[in-house]
Amino acid sequence: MKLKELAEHLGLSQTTVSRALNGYPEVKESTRLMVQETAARLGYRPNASARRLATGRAGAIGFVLRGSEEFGPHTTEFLAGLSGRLAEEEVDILLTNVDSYQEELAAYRRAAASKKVDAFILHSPKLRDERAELLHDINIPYILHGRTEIGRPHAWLDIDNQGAMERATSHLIDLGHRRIALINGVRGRTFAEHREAGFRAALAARGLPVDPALMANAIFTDEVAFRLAQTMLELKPRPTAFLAGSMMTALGIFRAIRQAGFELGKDVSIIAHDDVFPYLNADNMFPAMSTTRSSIRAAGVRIAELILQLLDGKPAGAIHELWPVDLVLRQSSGPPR
Amino acid sequence: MKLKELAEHLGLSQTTVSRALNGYPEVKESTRLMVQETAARLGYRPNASARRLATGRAGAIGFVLRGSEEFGPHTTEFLAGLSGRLAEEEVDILLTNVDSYQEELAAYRRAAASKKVDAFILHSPKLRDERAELLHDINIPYILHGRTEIGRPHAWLDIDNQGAMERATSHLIDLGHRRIALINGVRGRTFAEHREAGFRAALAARGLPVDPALMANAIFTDEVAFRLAQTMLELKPRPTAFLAGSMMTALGIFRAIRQAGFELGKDVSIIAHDDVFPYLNADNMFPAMSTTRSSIRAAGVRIAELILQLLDGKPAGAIHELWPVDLVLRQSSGPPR
DNA sequence: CAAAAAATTGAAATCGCTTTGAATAACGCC
DNA sequence: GGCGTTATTCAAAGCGATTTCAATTTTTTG
Repeated sequence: MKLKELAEHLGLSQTTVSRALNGYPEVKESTRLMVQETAARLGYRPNASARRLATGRAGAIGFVLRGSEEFGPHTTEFLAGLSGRLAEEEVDILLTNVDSYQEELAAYRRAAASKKVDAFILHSPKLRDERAELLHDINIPYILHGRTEIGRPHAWLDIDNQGAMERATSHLIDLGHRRIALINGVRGRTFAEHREAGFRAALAARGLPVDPALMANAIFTDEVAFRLAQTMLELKPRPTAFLAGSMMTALGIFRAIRQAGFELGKDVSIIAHDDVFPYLNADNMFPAMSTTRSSIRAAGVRIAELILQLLDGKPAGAIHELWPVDLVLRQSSGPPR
Repeated sequence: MKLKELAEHLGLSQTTVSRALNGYPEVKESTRLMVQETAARLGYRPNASARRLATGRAGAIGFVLRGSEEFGPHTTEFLAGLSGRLAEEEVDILLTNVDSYQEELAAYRRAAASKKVDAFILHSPKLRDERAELLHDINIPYILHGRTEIGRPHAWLDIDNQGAMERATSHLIDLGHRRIALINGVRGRTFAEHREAGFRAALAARGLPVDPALMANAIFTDEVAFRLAQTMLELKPRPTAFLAGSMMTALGIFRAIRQAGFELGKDVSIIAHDDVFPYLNADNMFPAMSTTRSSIRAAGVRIAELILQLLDGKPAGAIHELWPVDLVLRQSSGPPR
């Protein structure tokens, strides 16, 4: 069923039918209703490619994944929020997987040149993100989940990682901890750097030293965290508290603490960052986990809204939101013995 | 940069340029090279919408998520494999999120009618899957990850859930367990039903009774599993072994066992199904987890290949693969005390 | 009631590519 | 050298929508 056939069936021109379906004002109300009713009854749907070609809009936004290991729980949650909101506007998400940095830049260029997407979403940016610079140069709208410093205005949404970490660290210090370990995300990512900054700021405010042996940067898996925590627990004096970059990290630390024969929340405390995964609930861990909490899914929803605004013509420089982060104290954090 | 401009720049017709770029034989080798080199140099890429309109192929396959809670680790891993392989062929993945059953069927109809995708991938099918029937009726290619019984030939790839569960259960019985609990996936899904069948078959083969109190169906989250396991551990006599439908489920059971004061792998054994998540390694859990193992990511890769075959004209009825499942024994399973 | 204005409809151009059918160029053979 | 083949190239016709511009009808107004 194509437009032409629908028009013939209705005894109208394609022009009028197209207008009626797209809600243009210059079509009589009665015909509009008639057209819409008939189209719905016959199950007519405009051919997406034809419409895209004619309008010049792709009706899709791009999301590039760097290596499939990035396709983890964080990305998933974020995408869930994003795609839910975009679907309401009939905007598609175009997923692209790349294995190397070369490929990644090429992927942006390709998608842009072939007009497959109207805009991109960049996630986990670095402090100075080349991808953002590239998109700026080839003049394609984009929004960052996170922040970067490229000296040009751009749209972004980020959570207050620095503030969150500063509060969590201060809290541990208040409880009496003096040897606090930080198992952070990979070096170079803005969120990880911001968290480290918050960590250092809190220590500095109390005049506590920064021990490099108690700081690590790694991907967020329980396995890696397990090993790192194990090593740190063998130090003398050992850390009495851990700050974990993610819930997966926290699971690994949990395991290391137990295996070393320490009691969680008593001998060793943990505060982890919780992106609110529906299948991994901090409240239901044992012991319940103290967290800095911010729903990454909610961020996805909001970014969808912001990108729609961007495509509606709102200037990129006018789009930015910094979300505060909750500090939720539960049983995994307490005073040291 | 569009085809017309490129053609003018080259002093050739659009026809020839198009053919040269798409590798048609009726263009002189020297011109082909010249055209390809120039196109690459100028960064020309055909407009995707235009090409799709002209060829009638969408260059994308559809993947519908039922409710965002389905957007979990399993889906993620699968998609990672799928999209990696499809990207090599420049085929996109179109993700759609739906919240209700109504919406879901509508989503298939919409995507099909608007020609946004060439084929669909169905996952977690039910024993008799209406989605498959719908796609069959509207005559759109599709492949199932899993199996269903709709009385018509269709393409599928599945793992041997029944066999895996039967072996795992038999092994526990061999170790001496008599009270074995099964925390399975949601009722109605083929994979969950197959696993239950395997479980029952193993028990029946030894003449052991099936205790409904030791069987549960639920989503794969540690929280839910924790509660279910907790309840079961209060039974008298309590189960001495658990079979877990997923690693998340296993984490919840771990927690319940520890909280109840039992020792893992000694007082209570676990064998879990492991879909091989890179961030949750059975080998590195404490104690290391015994599993039935099959990489869901590898399945995604393979399904990508199968769907390409399907689009190439291979009959759906000729496409099906049943993968065997490894049984990997580690420390979480042992003889009962 | 005629003229002007507003509302409604339609024919045809357009988006950027692929592909058909025709035209031209190059080649092989006697 | 002439002619039938074969190899290359091109002009133009789609693909299925949107949109411009013009035409027609209806309504308003003097």
